[in-house]
This record gives sequence, C-alpha cells and structure tokens, in this order.
Amino acid sequence: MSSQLKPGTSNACNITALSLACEVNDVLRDISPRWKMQVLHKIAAGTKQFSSLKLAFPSLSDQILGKRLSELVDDELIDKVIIEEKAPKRIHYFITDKGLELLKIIDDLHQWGLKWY
Amino acid sequence: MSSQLKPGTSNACNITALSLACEVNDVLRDISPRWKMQVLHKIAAGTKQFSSLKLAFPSLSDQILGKRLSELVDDELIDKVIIEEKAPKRIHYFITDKGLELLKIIDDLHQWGLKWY
DNA sequence: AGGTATACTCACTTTAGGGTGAGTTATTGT
DNA sequence: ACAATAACTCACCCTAAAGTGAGTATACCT
Repeated sequence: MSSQLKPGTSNACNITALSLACEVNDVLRDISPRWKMQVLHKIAAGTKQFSSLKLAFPSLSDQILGKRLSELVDDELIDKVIIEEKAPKRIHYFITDKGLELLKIIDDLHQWGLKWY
Repeated sequence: MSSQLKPGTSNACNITALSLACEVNDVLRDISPRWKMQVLHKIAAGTKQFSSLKLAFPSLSDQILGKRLSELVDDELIDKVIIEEKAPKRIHYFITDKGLELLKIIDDLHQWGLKWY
C-alpha cells in the first residue's frame, strides 16, 4: 500500500488539473488507435513516405497505414506534402509542432512503462 | 507546415527514445479504456468508495465501474483495502505511487489537449 | 417480513475498431 | 505489351470492447 492521501487534506492532490474534463477522453481516444503513435514517431524520425513506413512496420497493412496517416493529418499531427501529383504519386509526411509536443508526452509514457512494467 | 527535419540531420530527433518499443503499445492499450483515467483521477482526489465514484460519474454503469476498478487494481495503479468483509461490504480505494506518476503524465496530456484542441 | 444498502459478478446484446481482398491511376522499365 | 510502382480507397468480415439486465450476500432499519 502506498501514498494514501492524509485524511483532512481537503481532497486536494498534487495533480495540476482539478478536474479531468472531457479533453482527456478525447485525447486518449485520438492517440490510442493501434500503430498510430508508432507511425507518428517514425515520421518524426525522418521516414517520410508511405512505402518506407510500410517497410518499417511489416505487420501493418497498407489499409491501416493509410487510415492512420489520414487520421494523423486530420488531427494536424503531421503535414502531407504532395511532391508529385501524377502516378506514381509521391507524397512526403512531416511532423507538426503539435505532433512534436505530443510525442514528448508519449515518450514520458514510454519511460513510465519502462520503469513500472 | 511546421518543423520539418533538416535533410542530412541523420534521422535523429529530439525525442529521447530512439525507437518506440512495444511498451508504448502496452501502456496505451492499458490507459485508453473509457472512464479508466477519470476514475483513477477521482480516486487520487480522495473519492474512495464504489458508491461515491458511481455518484461522480452518473453516466457510468455499475458494471463498467467494477470492471475499471478491477483493471486498475490489476495494473497496480490503485490499492483495494477491505474495511468490512461482511455485507454490506465496505471497501476503500487508494492511488499507488505508480498511479500517481502516471496521472502526472495524463495531466500533461490534458494540458496538451487544452492548448491544441 | 420486507425494503435498503454495498460492492460487486455473470450472461447477454450491440457497437466500434482492426484487419483483409480487390481495385484505381498514370508513368517508367523490360 | 506487360509488369511494377506509389499511395491510396471501398466494401466487407470478424473479434474485442462497451454497455445492459438480472442476480448475489448479509446486516441493519422499519
């Protein structure tokens, strides 16, 4: 048993937010889909193309990768830059500032996992 | 378009972990179930009993609350303390150090959400 | 004797998400 | 002429998660 709150401490805790509003729900729902944060991380690490991302995750299908990429674009976590319109299309993905800030927190989560799992 | 990595920067990025291993998958899977982090937060804020938690989340059913609590106990994010064995049972829940460290990161996620959503 | 309270569990249905197969477009290489 | 390539989308299935209804134990209160 660890860190019980002292009785009479008026229910305050050292967590900044006094009430975890729905934003956290939304954030968690948006970051939890399988592969999504790994793909984001890979893009942050410089992997720009669909095909290279495919190679990076052999057990991830084209379809799911496409879905995750469009989600990441919709979330404004990555930017999609069209290099060549005509087939064979060439598109590059880049992480945004918003995505980079999120990744820092995801990395904290990773560190927490390493410590406690 | 924001923060593209400079070409030739050898794919390094300012994220600590060089590769986001499966731990992040596991962590995300464990924290994403609906209500779970909110229940954890409420417990951290001093709400100790099943019935008080029920009142705190009117749209959360007994069954899901029970499931989330047992998950949180299994994850060692909360401790379950039996106050009275015989019916009517009385049980108190307390957050663990592990849970408290996680909540700090969840709060960062919350702040990130407030900033960017 | 019947109702209430606490903290659940079990079985079931419904919904959302993950995953698969096929098809598209236009250009380059053999 | 034919295959390959890049980056997808559409339609479908199937499993896992969410949510719902009912039931349980025991003691106290009226």
